Amino acid sequence: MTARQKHFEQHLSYVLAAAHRSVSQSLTERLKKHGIKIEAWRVMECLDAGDRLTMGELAKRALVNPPALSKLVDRMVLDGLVHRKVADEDHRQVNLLLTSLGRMRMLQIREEVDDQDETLSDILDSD
Amino acid sequence: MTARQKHFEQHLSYVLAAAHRSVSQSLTERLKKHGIKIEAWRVMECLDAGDRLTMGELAKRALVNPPALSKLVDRMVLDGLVHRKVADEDHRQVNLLLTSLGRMRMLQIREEVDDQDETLSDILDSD
DNA sequence: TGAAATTATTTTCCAAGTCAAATATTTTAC
DNA sequence: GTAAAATATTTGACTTGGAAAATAATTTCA
Repeated sequence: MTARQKHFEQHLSYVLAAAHRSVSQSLTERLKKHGIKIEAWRVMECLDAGDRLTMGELAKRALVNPPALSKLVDRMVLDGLVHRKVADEDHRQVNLLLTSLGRMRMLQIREEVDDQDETLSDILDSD
Repeated sequence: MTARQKHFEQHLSYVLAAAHRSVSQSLTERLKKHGIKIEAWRVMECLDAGDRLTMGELAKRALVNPPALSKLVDRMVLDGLVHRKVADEDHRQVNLLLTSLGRMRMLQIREEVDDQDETLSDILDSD
């Protein structure tokens, strides 16, 4: 059977890239007033949700590669949002912890993200 | 009415980022044997599909910001995949054109992407 | 036990992206 | 017609990301 020729804009990778780009851009714009990047927000949410996360676990959940995470965490430590602690059981591992400033900032940012999500859901529902 | 509390992994921006990351990673892996990045493939497909695209139009369709596109095109010119031509009507604009090498390479790469798309569609259909 | 293999994280070096400014051209409005 | 505003693209300075190597700790197993 002959498949109907696809326009390349219909490829899954294109559709996902376009959707991701659009949502990321508007969220990035909103997060600017909080002085934070999307990835840093994801890191903070992961730390709030998960228990005693190591850098490795965090990298998977926050969707950031290990070297990029390591550098992102350096910046977040400078900003006082998180701090590193060598894991008790395995000294190769590092547990990352939210500071109280970090937790406070996360809660503020969460409202912003929830708000954007509602806005987008409304738009999508009426498609 | 009280909304049920969302886990942050259910946020649209997270779901999209995860999906995009996963699809991009596997496609990037496939494109390695062709020595090309996803964005460069998108540029070539846009050029093949669209008529006399300017850098500005191309930036929108290929999902790349203008400065990044300008630099990406520099590299693609070095690789002999495309060439720039000042637009006839408006000399501020630049039309980008596929070379015959570029077109040939695009066709090969398209097969790879079509193949990945079918694989992924099959997986998604049986979800 | 202790040398070799494995694992977790970070670092280094380089490639690629961003924001804002620079350049070049065209359009607008007197 | 021409000065000012607007538009398209590129450049430059700086930041961030990736692959592979380096470091540090743990596990394996003879």
